Amino acid sequence: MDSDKPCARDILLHAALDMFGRRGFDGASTRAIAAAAGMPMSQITYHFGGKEGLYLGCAQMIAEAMGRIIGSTLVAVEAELAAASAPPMAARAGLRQLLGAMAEAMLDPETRAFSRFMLREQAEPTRAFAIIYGGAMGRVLALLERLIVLISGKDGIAAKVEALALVGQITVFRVAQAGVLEFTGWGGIGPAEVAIIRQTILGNVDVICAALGRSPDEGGRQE
Amino acid sequence: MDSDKPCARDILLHAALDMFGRRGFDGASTRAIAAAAGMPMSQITYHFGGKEGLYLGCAQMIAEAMGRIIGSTLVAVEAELAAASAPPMAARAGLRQLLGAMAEAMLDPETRAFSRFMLREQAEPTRAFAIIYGGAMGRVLALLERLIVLISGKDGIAAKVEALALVGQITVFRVAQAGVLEFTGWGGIGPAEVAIIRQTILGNVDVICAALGRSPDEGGRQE
DNA sequence: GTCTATAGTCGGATAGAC
DNA sequence: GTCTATCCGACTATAGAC
Repeated sequence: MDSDKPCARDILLHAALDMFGRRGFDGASTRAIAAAAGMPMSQITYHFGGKEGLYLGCAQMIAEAMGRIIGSTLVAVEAELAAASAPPMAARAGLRQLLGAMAEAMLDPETRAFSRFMLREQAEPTRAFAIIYGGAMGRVLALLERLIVLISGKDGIAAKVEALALVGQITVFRVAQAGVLEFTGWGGIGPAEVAIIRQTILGNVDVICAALGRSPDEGGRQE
Repeated sequence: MDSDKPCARDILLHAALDMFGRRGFDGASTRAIAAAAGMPMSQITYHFGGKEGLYLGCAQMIAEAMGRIIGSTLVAVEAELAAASAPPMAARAGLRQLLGAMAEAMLDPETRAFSRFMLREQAEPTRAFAIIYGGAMGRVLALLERLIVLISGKDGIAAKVEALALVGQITVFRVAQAGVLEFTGWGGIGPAEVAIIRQTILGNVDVICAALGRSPDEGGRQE
């Protein structure tokens, strides 16, 4: 919000993000955060006014970082969409591009800490959730919806649900991490694993898109 | 594990599951849990030996309850599969049946508390995770994998990743609840919402299955 | 700006009456 | 088995030296 010096403030934010993500707001003590940052606890009071200010600062940091990570893809897809002569075709390419970028964002070690923090906010939202959602998250979902509407002609709510289902195919690998590793036998999720995930999901997206395109007003069938 | 009387032990477990799910292990105080259960804190010591024992008791409770909720569908699908003359066809029906049951499990208010608890264990597993995974979760994933292998002929790891992606389409509506409600404008996820979710997901499953069946050795294509 | 020292609160565990 | 009373440690916040 102010300057961009490699300040003690930033060290504190990084340590806090990690601790809050791992242990939650109550579980992470200001003492432990300050110790991890290599400075006394009172620095938190000085820079953020208290524990809650530090927490909200983390949310702000996540919103900004997510914008940096996915923002370029976001504007690229939006631009291609605006310039396209055949929007449905461009939308399919855009959908692949956007979901592929989201899958690859899992490789960024920074985003692991984000996930943990955001997950807690999803389950029990505080003021921090609005900060995060108001950043890149809301924009990604809105663009996904727009793409799906263009591809399928589904109405608003159906397109939204479809968008969330697609996102779920990716996020599950972050969110259910312990289960994923146990089930697959993987030691972690690195480039090789993301390649498999990406290929599987984009394959699914392709066939879903094809089916959506074929039957514009009714994507599924009932039991 | 022992008897099934409507004991104070069970009241304590229910209150604890809710508190631990909402606030996490550190955030939930034994005082608050005991107060919600309407009994003094020392009852926790008496019945569970301490806070950690109570926490593990919750995990045990979740594993048993999940077995009760999804177990019948699990054995039904397994039985139909064993008796089927055309396994790939039976597998497709079984996949629809299993995922449909999982989607509808979201309607059970009890499972909301489970989700919150399990989510924390997924992000930062403790000994409780093994208890939960060793229950219904592992069996569901194993069956999903088997079904997908039958349908697609994919090899082990590809089938596992596909299974997880399918599960993700459902779980995202629980896990990213705050984002889902904000994005859709829903006030909550009730029967009407689950019907939409279920229809969308089963529609996706159908087209994915059809595509998997057509190209047994290669489900996706690369960028 | 950065640190140390301290105040005040709340947590989990336990002892012991009933 | 169930309750009350108490101990001790850990926490956040703050005052004030440098």
